[in-house]
Amino acid sequence: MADIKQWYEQVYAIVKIIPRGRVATYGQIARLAGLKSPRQSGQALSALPEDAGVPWFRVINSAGRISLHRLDGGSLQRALLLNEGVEVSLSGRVDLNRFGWNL
DNA sequence: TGCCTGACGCGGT
DNA sequence: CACCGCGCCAGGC
Repeated sequence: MADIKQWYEQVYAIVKIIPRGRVATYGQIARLAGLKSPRQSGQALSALPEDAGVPWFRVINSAGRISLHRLDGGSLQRALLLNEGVEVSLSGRVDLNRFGWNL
């Protein structure tokens, strides 16, 4: 844990508290974690090991769309979300008004 | 030290 | 709804 950037842990902590069946945006995570830019959220997750026990699939961009990355073209994330009741269109779109994480 | 890249966000067309 | 451009910041080389 020592070689992991301090704020990465901060991001993971926030992602872990996202309720099951809900999704949060990168910007939202960044804000809650006190980061300077939403980009950092993605950067932290990109360095996240698959078996870290962090529900990274509940994080999407502000447009309510699943972002593509190196470990998954979007199909896996879509399947995981559908599995917990979140409606995701074929193109990877989610209705934030219904599944977004609001407090 | 400097340049390039990336799981972003937002406003405009 | 799709596409485009710009601003933003940390990391890797």
